[in-house]
Amino acid sequence: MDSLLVDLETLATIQNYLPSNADLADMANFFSVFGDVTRLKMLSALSVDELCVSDISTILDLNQTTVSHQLKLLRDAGMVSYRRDGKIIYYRIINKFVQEVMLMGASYICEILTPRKTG
Amino acid sequence: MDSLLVDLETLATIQNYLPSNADLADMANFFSVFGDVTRLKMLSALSVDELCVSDISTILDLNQTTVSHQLKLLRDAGMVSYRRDGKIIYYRIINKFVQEVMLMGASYICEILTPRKTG
DNA sequence: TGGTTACTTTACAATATGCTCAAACTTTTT
DNA sequence: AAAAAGTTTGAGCATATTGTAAAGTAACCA
Repeated sequence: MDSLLVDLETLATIQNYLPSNADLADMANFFSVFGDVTRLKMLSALSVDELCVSDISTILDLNQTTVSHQLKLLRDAGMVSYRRDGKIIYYRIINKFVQEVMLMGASYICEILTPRKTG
Repeated sequence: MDSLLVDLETLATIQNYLPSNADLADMANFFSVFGDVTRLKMLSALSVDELCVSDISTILDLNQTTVSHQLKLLRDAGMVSYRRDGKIIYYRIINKFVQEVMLMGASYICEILTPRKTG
């Protein structure tokens, strides 16, 4: 099976158009954050209000260390920030894209997935 | 460690605000599509023009069965469509969100990730 | 000062999921 | 009938998620 692109220039053009592997890896990492139900839940909850770790743990019914682990991931991805108030650490969303991305996910469900499911 | 939300009503409000598990799973699935470098590359290439399987295989230097597998995934997610022309099957993007999502990923890199990396 | 609380971090195991490729199969062409 | 373009299935490998356990940090309280 050979390549069917008659025009080798087109092939070069397309390859040239592709983002760098580093950028692609960064993008993949960004979207992977939203590719997990637990993290989507956490971001949804944090969209309502800033929350402390134990609150998130309670609301999502998850082990506290699990929440801590995922919060670190969200921090590293630049999605959330935190402030300490005594013993308690409050997390909040700082990435302006989060809301936008989540809304796009919702639109996808409504406009593409649901019509496909209901026929 | 108890929950620190004094207001139990707030807890209920937040839990009530969370999308259903089904919707969260659908959203996670949607974003997972963009959470892989190979698929991002494929979508980038298909953003330029419709392509057949062997073209994608050549352009991305990937095993043809791997491309087929990922194309099935993109099909199931409603991202791409195809048309057969003899032995050759041409794929193209049909989801209007793809371009938008990719651009958002690029914006994230430029506006959040790069500033964090360069200090 | 000492103990408790809230949370982080590290290490590790268990489970699950995902990516890639090879081999077998389908469809179409010649 | 044979070859070419893709699909599908199954297996191997890697990675991710979750939780347990343990040690560590930071702040509060008595």
